[in-house]
Amino acid sequence: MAKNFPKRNEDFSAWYNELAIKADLAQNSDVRGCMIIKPYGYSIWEKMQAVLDEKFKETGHVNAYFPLLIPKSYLSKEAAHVEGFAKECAVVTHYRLKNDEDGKGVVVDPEAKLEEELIIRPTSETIIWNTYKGWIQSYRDLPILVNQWANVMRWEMRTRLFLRTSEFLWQEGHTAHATQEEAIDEAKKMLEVYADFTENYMAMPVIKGVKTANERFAGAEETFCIEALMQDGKALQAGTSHFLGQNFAKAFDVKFSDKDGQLKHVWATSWGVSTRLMGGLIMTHSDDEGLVLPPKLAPIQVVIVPIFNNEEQLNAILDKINPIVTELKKQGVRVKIDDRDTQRPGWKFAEYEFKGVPVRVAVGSKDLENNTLEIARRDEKTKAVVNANEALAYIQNLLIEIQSNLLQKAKNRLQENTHTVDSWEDFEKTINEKGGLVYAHWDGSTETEKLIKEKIGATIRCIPIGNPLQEGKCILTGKVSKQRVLFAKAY
RNA sequence: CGGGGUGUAGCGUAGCCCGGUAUCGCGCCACAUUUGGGAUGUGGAGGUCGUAGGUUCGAAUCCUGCCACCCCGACCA
Repeated sequence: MAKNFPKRNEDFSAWYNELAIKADLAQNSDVRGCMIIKPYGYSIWEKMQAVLDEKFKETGHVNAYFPLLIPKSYLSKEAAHVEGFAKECAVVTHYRLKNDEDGKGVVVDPEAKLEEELIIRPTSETIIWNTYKGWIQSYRDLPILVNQWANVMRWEMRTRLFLRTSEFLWQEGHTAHATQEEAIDEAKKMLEVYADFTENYMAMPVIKGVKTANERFAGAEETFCIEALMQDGKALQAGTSHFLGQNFAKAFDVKFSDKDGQLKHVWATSWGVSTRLMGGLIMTHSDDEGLVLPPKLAPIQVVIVPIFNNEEQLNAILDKINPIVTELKKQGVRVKIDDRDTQRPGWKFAEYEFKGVPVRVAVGSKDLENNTLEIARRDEKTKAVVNANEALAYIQNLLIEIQSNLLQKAKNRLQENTHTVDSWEDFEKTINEKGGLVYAHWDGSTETEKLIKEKIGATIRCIPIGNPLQEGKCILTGKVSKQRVLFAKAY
């Protein structure tokens, strides 16, 4: 299987795609631009969901669910928002099918046309704000801190497994606050939650920043984001958190009586991460042998492969490892024993490597004689023969070690691929030849930003939070610049 | 929506120019030998050749319509 698997640096796209399919994460579906997430891939997503959900709860949020279909009129209430999403919406126009009279099978019944079309949500701001209107009267009703786990649909022209699919799974938090400060704090807080998650669970370091006006979410006053760097030198927007100001409150007429007796519009935020994170996970750690999963998110952390010729041998091996397995499970380690006799050991080794299982334990007759286990780590592809009595502690340490090693390697790569340039020539050369993240001066205008994008395809990923102010000249126009901003080619 | 291309077994393909009932590899099934890094041998199953029509004694092959998908551009979490 792995023999025809493309190498990472030759054609990164092909490599990525093959990997996602062969590691059993997902497959393309017959439905345009939609993917099928397979059980193994979905179990990783579930793990991500569980961790994020707990973090949301810790920060005071609760879950709710809103409808998939949004009346067209809702969408048009916030001008910038429609503008941003209008071009990629799937629309429900009819509610009934019938058998075709000419025998062409099932057709849409023209009689069943909807009075008002329904939009399949590209995001839920509008329907949620239409609902919040009924929930909010007083400052005592605030804040509202609600999250929703859902699917959304954006009719993208070009799709790619996990990174950009027509339908994707995500969470979207929608909060309402009495004051501007509180809303801004909320947006920033959730950005921190995301950054903490990507670094400490996905082992994917990110740059936290603010989007330029041009890259801002449709309807937001300020968009905060986390940007990660992939192995091919392209940036990936891994999560966003928006301060929506009073835009949606005004569009949906959501007002409350404040302590001072005044009627005021509420302040809003929204924030989300999606199955795109799965794409980030794949592109951050995987190698030519397949997926590499950080232990904290791996559905299987340790796989045990017994090597046996007959049932007697298998039983002897199982007797040996069962106490260790029981103890590992008790410690909360996710262990799997693969004692199938339908596949050979070499096949299993390759298979679990492909699926990114962090630790593999092989046990055969040699080990029974010597009271040892062969323990292999996926991240460094090294093996060690360990005394069976010490295996438990060894494996526990190894899982921790792998988690931190992956983060360290990704951090090093981020650092090595971050460049600072001062001239257009350098900029062009760096973007085109090295890739990666490039700090450069920018005059602050949207026209310049667009022109740069047109010229070499790089965009401003963000203005990093805590970015030092320093006088300089815009790399393109030579006009005055207050600070360097972060450029990259992006997914 | 513009420009280009492709539809043949679960997957990847040959055959098409020059018409005669479909090739090869992977995978799948059975048996045997194997089993510490993706085994080998033998045998076997699996096909409306995208679809509808036309030309022809005969169409995967030639012609026409339709459908689907892919690539390049505009768009994008």
